Amino acid sequence: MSKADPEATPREFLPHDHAHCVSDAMAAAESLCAESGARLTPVRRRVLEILLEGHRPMGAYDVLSRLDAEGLGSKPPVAYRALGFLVDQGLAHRIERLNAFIACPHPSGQDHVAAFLICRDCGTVAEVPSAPPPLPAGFQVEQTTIEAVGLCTACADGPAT
Amino acid sequence: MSKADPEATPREFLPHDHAHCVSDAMAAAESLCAESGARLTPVRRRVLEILLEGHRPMGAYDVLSRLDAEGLGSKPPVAYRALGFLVDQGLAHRIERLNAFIACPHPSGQDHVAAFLICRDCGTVAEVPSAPPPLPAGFQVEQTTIEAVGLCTACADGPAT
DNA sequence: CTTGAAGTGTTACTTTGTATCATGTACGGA
DNA sequence: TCCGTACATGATACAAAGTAACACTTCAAG
Ligand SMILES: [Zn+2]
Ligand SMILES: [Zn+2]
Ligand SMILES: [Zn+2]
Ligand SMILES: [Zn+2]
Repeated sequence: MSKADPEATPREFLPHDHAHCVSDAMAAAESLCAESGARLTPVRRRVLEILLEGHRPMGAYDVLSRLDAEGLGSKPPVAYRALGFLVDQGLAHRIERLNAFIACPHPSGQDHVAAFLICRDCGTVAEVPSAPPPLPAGFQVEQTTIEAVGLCTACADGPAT
Repeated sequence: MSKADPEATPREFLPHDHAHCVSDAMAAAESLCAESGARLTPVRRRVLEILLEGHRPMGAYDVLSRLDAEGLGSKPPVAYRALGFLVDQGLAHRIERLNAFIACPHPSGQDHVAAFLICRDCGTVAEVPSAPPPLPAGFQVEQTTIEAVGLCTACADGPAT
């Protein structure tokens, strides 16, 4: 497994073998849950798959309508609970700016600090590793949200040719 | 006017002369709007005052109920429009984690990068100056959101004695 | 004064998120 | 094996947050 280069353009903004990217993340999720004892139930697993397949942020109700179509649940709490579980386990993240959720491309079990790059044109979101920003001593940080809105390389270069 | 020391405990977490802090910010807002030609109308001015007086994040509907009580408007769009104006002018900020708004304590006209420290115990929020975090080159950042949740000094020290 | 742009009032919705209680299901100990 | 407990799901019924659209008013520039 190669370490991510924090300088490089994130994979999300480039063409890539997405099926592979989904199966890798699912495998990682399975083994993390097995290890921690967390129960990756059918609904939860399917929600994670839906997020991974979408490969973009999805609202809770978007996820829910997928679940509903598949007979896995039709009421909001079903989706919110599964998403809450995934976020708690570090398998997905909530994008505050979008009221949406996205699968973590490199779940690690730890509660890693990440920054999200949100392209306002194509809607793609990339997760990049990040350090907690320097903050005044004295405030005891427990969780940090970093979200940047802007234009990805593709959208900045060729604005709808 | 003294420059903020990025290391010091933010004013918001300490006792301070709040009336003064309100009048300063209002004066700054007035002159910024005069300068830029933006129209600080009665509703907008009052919303800014409400935010400043509250000195804590307020939901749009919290603000709205204040406006309503004063006969300045009772329908959601009134509040959202005024808040939108203030955010556009850099006189207030939206706290994504809280779906809430807070007045900027040091409005500068420019669209400054700030981090928000959110105490999960007492609900106080401090705005501290911050640099945009290091991100991969290639993504054209236009706006950055940085929000940290945790415990302020007071709440970390004396947990509800 | 006219006129157009910006601001406000209001209706009627949409979207997002939860509290609560009932029901089901896995799993370890008696 | 049977039981109890903990956790997960199902379902109802709301609460909270946000917006589209349209009519009307205000205000400043020409
Ligand atoms: Zn992929
Ligand atoms: Zn893009
Ligand atoms: Zn500010
Ligand atoms: Zn506190």
